[in-house]
Amino acid sequence: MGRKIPEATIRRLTHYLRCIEFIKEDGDKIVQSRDLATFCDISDSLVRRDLSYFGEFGTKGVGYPISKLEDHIKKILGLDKIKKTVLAGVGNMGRAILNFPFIKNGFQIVAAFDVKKALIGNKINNVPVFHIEDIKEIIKRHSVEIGIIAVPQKEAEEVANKMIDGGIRGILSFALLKCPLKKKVPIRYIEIAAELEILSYEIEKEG
Amino acid sequence: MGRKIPEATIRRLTHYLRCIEFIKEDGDKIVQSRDLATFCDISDSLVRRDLSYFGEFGTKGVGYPISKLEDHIKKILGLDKIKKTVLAGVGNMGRAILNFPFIKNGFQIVAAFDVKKALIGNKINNVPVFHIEDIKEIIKRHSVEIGIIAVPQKEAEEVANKMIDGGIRGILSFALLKCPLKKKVPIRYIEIAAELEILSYEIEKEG
DNA sequence: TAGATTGTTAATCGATTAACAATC
DNA sequence: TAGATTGTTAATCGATTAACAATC
Repeated sequence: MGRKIPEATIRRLTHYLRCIEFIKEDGDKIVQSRDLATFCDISDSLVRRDLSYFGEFGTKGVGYPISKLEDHIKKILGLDKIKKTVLAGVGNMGRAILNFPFIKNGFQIVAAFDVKKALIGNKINNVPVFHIEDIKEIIKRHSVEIGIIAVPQKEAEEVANKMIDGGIRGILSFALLKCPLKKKVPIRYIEIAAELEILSYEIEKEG
Repeated sequence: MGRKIPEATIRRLTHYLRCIEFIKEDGDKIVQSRDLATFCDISDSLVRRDLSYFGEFGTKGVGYPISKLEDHIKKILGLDKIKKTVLAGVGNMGRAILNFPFIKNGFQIVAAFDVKKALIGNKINNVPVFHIEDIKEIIKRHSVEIGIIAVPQKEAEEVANKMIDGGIRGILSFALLKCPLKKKVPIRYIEIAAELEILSYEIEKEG
């Protein structure tokens, strides 16, 4: 129960959740470290190590009660309360985001933003689209915690700073934010090109 | 110059490429490990360590010649030759993929696939759309190396196996492929929900 | 040459694994 | 109880860092 928790552990917690979602469909009540390990293609002792950072959730000789484990992992990840989210950029990627059922994961997209007049005032998958100029005020008014950036590269940094002005607490971005931002908040990236490049390396390596 | 190269090193090579793309605009001819380190927010010795796995590209007392370094990194990643790519799934995510300029990264999308009659026969961003039933044959005919899966979860595994039947060498998937596939090929995932969940954890941690 | 940065080694740090006592 | 799996510790493994010799 040390204090510093590896990021790899946090990522695996999300994979354990995915596993739990699948096996809940089978109606099972218990899951064992070996089940989670097989699903994630890792060792069972790593599963137990990961979970033990946060407490004792299992029963010796039996396993982990599924719904209790699920609740605990969600609590650890802060998913026990719905997180209000906004989306900047209503292009194809933005539309894809709006049509994913992220609410199942605990993320409610309360508003989307763009600069295109034709989009503003519409609703997409029940999410209203506003002009990007309003983003700061709407983040403030609704206490939005997470901002997703799906605008073109050259607008991304300005949008990030507008989100930060509004008091956003974390950013998920499809575009690289290379300048120093007004305030330090957690930022994560979706790097599709990088993943393709790593895949290319792995293919070449295989010969 | 050991043999086992950390995946983290490979990922950072892609970040070095991004850095090089930016600084090439400034017309510089030399980049130093410190420049790359600052861009990537890591230590300069890690940059040199990463590069030294693959040879000696720099000049002591001076730095790395930018275009030589770029060529070497691209070669390492297998990006010196254009990689033919197909896309399965022409929904919003698929369209977003088709409209990204991945050709700049060395990936040429030669065909897209879907099951919707209305889409088949069209071109999107100059990429022809075929019925998913044709994917195996087209992968074979064009020696396509990479497949991108952007279809709904429940169709993803079938599509993956069709790609493998065609002889695909690597897969980038937006959907989780949990079953054992017909043949082992490198698979990478874009996990948007997981990234949001990790972000949630980081936000909660900050208090 | 003097000043600089690379390439590399050894030391450090951190994450995973193996093993097993605890216990249901 | 006997059989099983968890939780945890110590050992191992691997990646990062600091430092500096090499050298442009």
